[in-house]
Amino acid sequence: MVASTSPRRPPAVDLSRLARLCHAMSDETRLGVLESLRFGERCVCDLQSDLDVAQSRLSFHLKVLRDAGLVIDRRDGRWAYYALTPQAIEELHDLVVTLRPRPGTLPILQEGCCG
Amino acid sequence: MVASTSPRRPPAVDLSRLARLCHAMSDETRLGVLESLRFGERCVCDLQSDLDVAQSRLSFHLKVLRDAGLVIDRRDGRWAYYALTPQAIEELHDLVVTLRPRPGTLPILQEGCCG
DNA sequence: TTGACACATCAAGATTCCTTGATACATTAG
DNA sequence: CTAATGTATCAAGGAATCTTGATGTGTCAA
Repeated sequence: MVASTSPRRPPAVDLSRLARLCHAMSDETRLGVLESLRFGERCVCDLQSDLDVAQSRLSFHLKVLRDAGLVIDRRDGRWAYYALTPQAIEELHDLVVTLRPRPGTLPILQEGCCG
Repeated sequence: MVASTSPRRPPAVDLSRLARLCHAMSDETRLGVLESLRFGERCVCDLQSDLDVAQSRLSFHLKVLRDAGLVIDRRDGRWAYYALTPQAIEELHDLVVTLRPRPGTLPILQEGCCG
């Protein structure tokens, strides 16, 4: 048995991972992509007409989403298909849940400050 | 009774609101603040020592969080206390849930593309 | 009243991010 | 083989964001 490292509090969030995910989701174009992908895979040319954005711009944002692990791509001939990475959305969901204030603990007001 | 506007799909996400929230959460310092506030209100000076950041930097990030509606502040004498805005975290939670792929719809692969 | 303190705001520079247009690459059609 | 197509990448400029140090403002203590 290993000595526990003072588990007084619930597990800390991986802030840098969360920051990364949130950054990837902090742009409307990218969120539009994610929304388009909710119902399944789409090819880039479809996304392009869904969102009405220039090709190189879309490609740029797809890369950001890919790098954050929010989407995966698949090649088929000259087309590229993108799909949500379900785990990443779940991961984000879990992280947000972790940040959620726990019932009962929120309204604690400090009486004094700094000692 | 008003004509419904083709409700074939679940309600769309408010992308600009979500982008705003995500942007506010896309920085590690700000996430650190949110994490510190999970268990209740804290004054700025406490946050400063929690996070070990310069005062003006903390103040900048608190403003970003305030502007996004993620935290509220309260003044008492020369101290300022910050607390999470529970609704905002819930809002974020809801938006993320909305983006979550629905069971069964995800693995749809396109057979062809662009017609 | 004066000085110390807590915090916010500002200005300037550094950095990161986004957009656009050009170009490169692979694949398919002719 | 050649031309057209779908997509990625690159370079350059502009915009947004972050950091730092200085200054401003309100509040409390002496």
